[in-house]
Amino acid sequence: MGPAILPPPAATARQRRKDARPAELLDAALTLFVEKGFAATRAEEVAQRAGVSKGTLYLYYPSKEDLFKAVIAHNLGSRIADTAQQVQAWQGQMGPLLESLLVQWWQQIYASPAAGTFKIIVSEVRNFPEIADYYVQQVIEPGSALIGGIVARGMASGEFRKVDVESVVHSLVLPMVMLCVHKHGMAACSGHVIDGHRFIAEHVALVVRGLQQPAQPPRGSKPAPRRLPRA
Amino acid sequence: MGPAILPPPAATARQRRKDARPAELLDAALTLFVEKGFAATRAEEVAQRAGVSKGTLYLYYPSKEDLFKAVIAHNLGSRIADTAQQVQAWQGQMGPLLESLLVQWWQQIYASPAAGTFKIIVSEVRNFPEIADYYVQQVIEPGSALIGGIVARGMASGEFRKVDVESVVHSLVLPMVMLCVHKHGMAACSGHVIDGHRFIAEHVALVVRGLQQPAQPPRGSKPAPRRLPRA
Amino acid sequence: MGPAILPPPAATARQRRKDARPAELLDAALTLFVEKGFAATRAEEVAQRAGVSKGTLYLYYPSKEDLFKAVIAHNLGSRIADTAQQVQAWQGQMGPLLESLLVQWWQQIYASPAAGTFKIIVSEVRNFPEIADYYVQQVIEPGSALIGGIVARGMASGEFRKVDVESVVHSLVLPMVMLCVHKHGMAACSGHVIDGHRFIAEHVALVVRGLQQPAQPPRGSKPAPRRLPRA
Amino acid sequence: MGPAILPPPAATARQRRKDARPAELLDAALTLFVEKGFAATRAEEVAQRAGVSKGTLYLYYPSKEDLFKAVIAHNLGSRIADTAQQVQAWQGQMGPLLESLLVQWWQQIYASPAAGTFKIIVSEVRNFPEIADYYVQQVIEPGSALIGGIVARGMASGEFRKVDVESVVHSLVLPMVMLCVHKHGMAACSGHVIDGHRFIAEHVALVVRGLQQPAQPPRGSKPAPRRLPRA
DNA sequence: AATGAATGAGGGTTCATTCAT
DNA sequence: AATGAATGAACCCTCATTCAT
Repeated sequence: MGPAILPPPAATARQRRKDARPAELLDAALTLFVEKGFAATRAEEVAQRAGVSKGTLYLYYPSKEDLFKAVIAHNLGSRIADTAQQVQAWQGQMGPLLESLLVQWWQQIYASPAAGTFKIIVSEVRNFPEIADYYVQQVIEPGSALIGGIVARGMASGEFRKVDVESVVHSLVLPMVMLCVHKHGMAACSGHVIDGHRFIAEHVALVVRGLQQPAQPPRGSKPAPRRLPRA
Repeated sequence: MGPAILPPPAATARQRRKDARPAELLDAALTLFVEKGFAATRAEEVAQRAGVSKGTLYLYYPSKEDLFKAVIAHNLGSRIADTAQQVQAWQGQMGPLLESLLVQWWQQIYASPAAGTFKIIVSEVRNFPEIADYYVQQVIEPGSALIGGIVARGMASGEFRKVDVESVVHSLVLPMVMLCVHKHGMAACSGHVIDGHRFIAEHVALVVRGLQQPAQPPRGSKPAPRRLPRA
Repeated sequence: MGPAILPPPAATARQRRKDARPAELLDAALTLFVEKGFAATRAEEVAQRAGVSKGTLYLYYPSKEDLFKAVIAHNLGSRIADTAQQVQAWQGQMGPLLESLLVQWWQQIYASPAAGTFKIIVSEVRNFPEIADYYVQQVIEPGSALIGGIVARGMASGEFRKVDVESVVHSLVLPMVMLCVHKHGMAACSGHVIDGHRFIAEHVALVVRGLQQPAQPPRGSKPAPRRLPRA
Repeated sequence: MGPAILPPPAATARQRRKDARPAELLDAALTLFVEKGFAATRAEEVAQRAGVSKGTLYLYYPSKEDLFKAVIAHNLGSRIADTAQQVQAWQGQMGPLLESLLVQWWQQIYASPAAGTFKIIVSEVRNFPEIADYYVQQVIEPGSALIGGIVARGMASGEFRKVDVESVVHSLVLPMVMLCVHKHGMAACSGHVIDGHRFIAEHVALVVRGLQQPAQPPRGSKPAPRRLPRA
């Protein structure tokens, strides 16, 4: 047998480093893509921020474009499936479910790197149409199904008025996405900051209230017919 | 009599061309900036799309960056002041005012080039912090004041519940801004399209309903007739 | 016969202008070429400085390069022939002739546009070799012949020591040219100005003195041995 | 024994190349700037002449203008201080010192790349006023002090006539500077070449002779009357 | 594996020149 | 004749990518 002690528990520090590389690069890239956009971010900057050299970046990702796609993929893994199950199990009313679910959910996303991901998707989809499909499939569809499902259940049970489900989903979700985009855009470079946590809670409550049946319209009172104004 | 001695209509074909140029360039630039982003748009592309040569672009705007700022300025001239006067004059209830006003206003914006402007602002603010201030000043502040004012009047008169005005403004507006962004982002390159006009109408109605006092459960109360302001 | 009074003494102001154009353009061009060099001077600047439009410049000179050559030609017409005749007629000693001639001559040149011409020739010959021949022919050759002739006469008469005529000519002339170059170069943008008038007078006197026979070396006095230091 | 374990001589071919680059680039740039001037020289030409690609040039100098300044700085490092010491130590007469010193010194300069530097300084100062100060400080002032010092010593000791020291310095130096300029201007593109080495020697000798006291003019010799010709 | 020197295509900008008015 | 809008070749500089070490 060769010397027992050699090789030393070699390459540990380095090894650990090496394993972490892809994630470090992705983080660095995310930050920069969010801040400056894809085209305005230089590959070398990403490498620098990740503490490696330009060449190393290309060891892990064959091109800047591949790096970009990897960033998207890495930050879009939705845990919607888990949530969906919890929802299934829920027995109470849909209003409170909606409120608690969206508020919690959003608080997680808003604080996480995913928030930035929304911004780059919004900014860059048209240059990378592949990510559109991916995003629709991974985020929009399951998300819409989940929330839309709750709304539909509420309508079915009489808790909610009859409304267009898709519109309601958008009413609920679009401001949340917009807030993420705002956080990494306007809010990051001007005094115009929005208190996202407070707003979302109020927003969801407001919409849910708008959804709910009027408080037991006492006998015979039927709600005023809503005719839409023509613009 | 022969032609008068007066100088010709002063509008030679050339002159007419020259006067139209800035707007043509701005339009071309807007389209491309919205589509590809600032950094990924080549100055020559803009020129080409406007039907002129690269050099001509620089006759009108001293740099690509200046062109960009001009695009923003050109598309952000808010006509909020006009609207504000109409609002002052309104005598009826705030709910209908809000609906009619926002629906008309936003459907216009949504269909106009201004919708694209939201996308580039969102995508590029961090690279052009000056536009943040400009946007806050030109759009956010007057817009918030206008809408917030209506909400506050509704609360004061008892028509609306007591809520945080700023939050309501955001509830109303953020989804619509996001809709514009979506239109020029995701929707432009995937099947995921939202019917904006419908959504806007439904969204505003939903939020307004959420704002309103629970329908006076007392006897015989009939809701105020909803008369519509003409924009 | 047509109307006698018409056309009026037309186009006088304009005509005068038009006749003066070429010279005005050449002056403007000279100034700018001297200041910034040929390549760094824009055709439009020249036009502007001459008070006409870019297009007009091209009416008079078919290209920037032609303009340049015209500038040189315009400012290099030497009046050496005249001077040469005067010199022929001179009867006295050559030393004083040299002094008075060069000082007067140089004072004229130094103050005139010709001084600037030296600078551009120096700076641009290698890009316009044609002007080299022209300059040699128009300036160097007649100038050298004139001055060299005087030196040679002085040597022949015993007034001057036997020396290399060409070297002496250069000793006399190079500082004068250099002073012109300096005036329009270094001196124009730093405090380092040379009082040309004073210098030239002293310089010529010094050189002439160096040329003169030692004042009758009295018998037996032998000059100090000249040993050279090693550097 | 096999090769030592020590890291290789640290001078890989690559490294050696890299170290040499700045000087190679500077040399190429000097040649071209002297030949064509700053504005007419393309950055790529410089790179090509140095055997590298356009991009590489920018790895070493951040802009063409910086390259230009580096060329000046690199070629203007005066070794005047060294010379000054030698001069201090000299015990003999100033005439011979001046001759030997200037001849050797200037013949060196004349033959070296520094000669070209004079040409570009002359041609480009007005576009780069900073170099004026640098040149005055690095070259003119120490040079004048050195030569002027010698002249002054000669005057103090009675070896030289009383004259204006600054003028003499100019008489000595200006023709030599002009010679350098000529070498890289006119002489480089026409038959009009000056034998620089010969001229320098003769020029200095001539001026020194002009400086020296007349060899004891024996009594009764009266100077020729100086009558002035009118030009 | 990691580095960073080198490359060169690409894009912003300038400006000599043309030409319709 | 005079103008100045328009053109597009040319040039400076950047940066994604390669590759010798």
